[in-house]
Amino acid sequence: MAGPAPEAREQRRGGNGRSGRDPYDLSAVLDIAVAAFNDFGYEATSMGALAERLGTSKSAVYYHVSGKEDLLRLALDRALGHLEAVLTEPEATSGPADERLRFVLRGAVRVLVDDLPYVTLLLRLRGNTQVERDALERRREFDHSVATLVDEARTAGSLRSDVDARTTTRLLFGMINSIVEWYKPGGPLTSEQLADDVITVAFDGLGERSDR
Amino acid sequence: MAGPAPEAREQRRGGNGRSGRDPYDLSAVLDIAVAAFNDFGYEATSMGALAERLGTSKSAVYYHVSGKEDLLRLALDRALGHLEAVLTEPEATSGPADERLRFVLRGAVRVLVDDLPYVTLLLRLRGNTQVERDALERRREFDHSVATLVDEARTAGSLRSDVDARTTTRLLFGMINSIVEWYKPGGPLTSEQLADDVITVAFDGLGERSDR
DNA sequence: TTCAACTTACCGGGCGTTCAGTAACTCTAC
DNA sequence: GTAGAGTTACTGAACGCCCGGTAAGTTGAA
Repeated sequence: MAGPAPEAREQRRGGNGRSGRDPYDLSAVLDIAVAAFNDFGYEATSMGALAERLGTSKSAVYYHVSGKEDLLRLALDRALGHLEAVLTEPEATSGPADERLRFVLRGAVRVLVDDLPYVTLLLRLRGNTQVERDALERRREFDHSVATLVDEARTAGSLRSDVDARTTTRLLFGMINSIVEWYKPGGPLTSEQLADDVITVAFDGLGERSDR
Repeated sequence: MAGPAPEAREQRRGGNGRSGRDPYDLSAVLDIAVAAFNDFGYEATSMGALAERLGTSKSAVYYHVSGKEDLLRLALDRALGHLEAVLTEPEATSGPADERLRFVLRGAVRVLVDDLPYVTLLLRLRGNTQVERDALERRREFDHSVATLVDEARTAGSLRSDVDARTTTRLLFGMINSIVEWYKPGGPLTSEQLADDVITVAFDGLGERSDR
């Protein structure tokens, strides 16, 4: 058998002001768990494999979290919390509908990039357990808020109305959410540039235009 | 224990000209397996649960297929085969680049809708096994062919060039692939109308335009 | 000495898979 | 027309493995 692969030992806290040996921090465990869930899928990631990635034993993981589903819940809560926060910012609640929509889309791209693994996990849920179903419900509520913005922008004449509003919203989310499948932080494309591109393509399309 | 739920018994073959009993058709087994894989996720779908959906026993399933992974392989092969077929049609190989691109995008939407569960399964792969990795490789090749078309259309001046070509292609695929997450066949939106909407939004964008 | 942070050893259960046996049916010989 | 051989399509009971989770003992810093 190969020796242990303590990839994450470097992520342990230094002095944490408490007693005991150099301990794991919960957020370090969570980061690595979420990465593993994304690599293999939540169901396909065993607690044993997860412990191996952490360079510890299964039981050590159980010292920090109450179970596998608890890890999932913590991760999803973070992703959803940050997404929902975008909707409560002032730029999302006042001003012309199309400007609010642009702000929220930019905000969604920002959260998606900043919390990439967490949002990735959220977007891949199937709804097998109650934890997953609760998260899916919160996600639906977020989507609904954005759909309302799209509707308002259409009514205000800022968006084309020859394509159904539901279809519009869904294609828009499809485009944005797909980012988790390919965006690599640290590459040549910054998150600001990415947000610009998303807004440009979404509003003006891919076609070459005679005007502007 | 509750009685059997023979949902799929109706899908058995009638007289098959051969000896033996009234059998299951392999494609009926596959249809139900793919539906279950999409509902729960491939890993989370046990052969027992699958057999229950079929109204049979686990071991009966093993009479038809060599294993769980075999079901996955058959399903992915179907989805990929139909997608790849789009690229070999005459309209995809000759004519102006932007028209070929539009044809392929329409074709992709058509396959996606016609083989919805099969393509859904394909798009959710994680690459845990060799079967999955092989399918992902074939999918990457398909994506690459479309990316080449996008490049040609840009060079020909039919597509905007202020957004990076890779980003363009990825956002385009993100939009199209998201269809599997929400499209319900038999609803008010036909697949023809959906393809029209996708082409419209992709090329002209969501914004209201002064021209046309 | 105390207590956080583990480790080793283990449990019940469900998983994918196998296999011997058998029911249901057709085909052929007479 | 029917015996019986042959084929197909299963059934039911396991198998070994690995899963998520736990109990109890150990380590090392304060």
